[in-house]
Amino acid sequence: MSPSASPLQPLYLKVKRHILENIGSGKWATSARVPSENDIVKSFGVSRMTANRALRELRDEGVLVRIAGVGSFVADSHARAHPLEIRSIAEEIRARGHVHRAEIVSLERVRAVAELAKDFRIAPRSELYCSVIVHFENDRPLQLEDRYVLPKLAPDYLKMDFSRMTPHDYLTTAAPLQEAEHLLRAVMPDERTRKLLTMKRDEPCLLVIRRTWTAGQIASIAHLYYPGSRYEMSGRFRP
Amino acid sequence: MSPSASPLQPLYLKVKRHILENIGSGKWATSARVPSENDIVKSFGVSRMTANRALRELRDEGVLVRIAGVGSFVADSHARAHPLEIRSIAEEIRARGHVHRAEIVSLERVRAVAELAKDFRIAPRSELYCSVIVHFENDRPLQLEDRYVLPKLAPDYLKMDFSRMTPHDYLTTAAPLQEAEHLLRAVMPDERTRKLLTMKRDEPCLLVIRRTWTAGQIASIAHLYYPGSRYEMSGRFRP
DNA sequence: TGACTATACCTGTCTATACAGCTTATCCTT
DNA sequence: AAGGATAAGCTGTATAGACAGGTATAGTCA
Repeated sequence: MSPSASPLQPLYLKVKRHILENIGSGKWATSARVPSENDIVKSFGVSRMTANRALRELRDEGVLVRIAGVGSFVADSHARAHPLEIRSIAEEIRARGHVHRAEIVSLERVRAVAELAKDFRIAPRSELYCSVIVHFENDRPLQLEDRYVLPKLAPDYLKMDFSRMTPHDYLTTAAPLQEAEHLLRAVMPDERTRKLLTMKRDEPCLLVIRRTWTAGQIASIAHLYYPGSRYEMSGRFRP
Repeated sequence: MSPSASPLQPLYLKVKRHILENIGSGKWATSARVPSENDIVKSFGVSRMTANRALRELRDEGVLVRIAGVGSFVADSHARAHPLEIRSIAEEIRARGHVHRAEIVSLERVRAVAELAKDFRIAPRSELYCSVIVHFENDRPLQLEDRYVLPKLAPDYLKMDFSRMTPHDYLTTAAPLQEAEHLLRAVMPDERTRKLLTMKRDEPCLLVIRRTWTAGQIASIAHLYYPGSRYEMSGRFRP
């Protein structure tokens, strides 16, 4: 069979996305059966190897459980709750009994530079949505959120009012969050960041780079800057 | 080609293991080129799909970096750690295939100041053991470990040779680790810390404050300073 | 010399087919 | 009715071949 009409995205990703959407929408509940490889061969017109790759990767990612001779099933998503949670900053502030407020610095479409394009696996100079938001806790700036989003996965991003709903909250409703990665660094802020967070000179930032995956591709990359003197992350756990 | 002699383990795992062994042993250093898919086809007598699967999975696992049209290379396993993992720094460095060395700055008994006494739930001015150690990765300082230990739980602490065994390793053998807490901050190092870590002026530190519990009480409090430019913590997880 | 082109090599993807091993249900025999 | 063989359906692995597109280099032309 010839490579079909739209080679814009690999076929195995199409299959993965289709399955993730059905799980995300609740159509296929936990432990429900998902189509077998041969079902996918018929319905998508792909080869079994392609169907196998989609299902195998979803199994590797913990989305599915596969039993040879039986079938593939939606995995129990509660089984492996990770202690490193990702919570909306607004929720976190409110949980401390404080007042959250957000100021939108900018919200626009931009062209992806080479590095970003590579991360998002899109062509250089493709369109990305970009938001810069300062989050306040009791009127003191606590986080500068510098975020890039894949337009395809959040088409209404630029129309949102992020002073009412954080990008994180919007994205979790718009696209099923599949995986996330945190990178933690200590850095000196540039002048813009320092001013937006009203930090003293010579005060470092805690930088959290959060990348979130949806359907096997990066949906959003956020750089979260916290004033070193006002924020710390903590985790308590048993080895 | 017929499925070869030993189907004891899948062929793609054989290939993966072979590559991992060469990286682990240091034979293939960081950013060194690894055999291309076609090289593997020739040397292992497998199909390119099998070679592709091995290399692709290693890339997905972060072991390799692959560039279409160029080749596959050993990924830069730079200094990073999981924020919720407590591993000996020595182990972490050796896992990257690098050389660990420790220099003991001081090792002595001290009297607990009020704040420390409170944490350890002991009387102020009680005795505590204190060690200050610089850990090197390939002769470059990576961590300043500033640690207080409860004498009762590690009576031999002052007699140990911590250039041979890290305090963490000793403590886990001496006292069963029950629970741990990590606090992450970005701070500017004081002059002593900056010099011991040979850091440039105006470079921040990532500070990890680790408190470990044994038998319901704090056994040890460690302040771990990392140069911001040389270290990062990362965690990848599913929500 | 500088710009363009052809080429070789690399990864990324996809197809079509095959065989193995596991599980379940069915049918047939005892 | 109990037991065993059989077939169907599933995953796991592997092969050979194909095309597309990126990248580096050598060689050619102006």
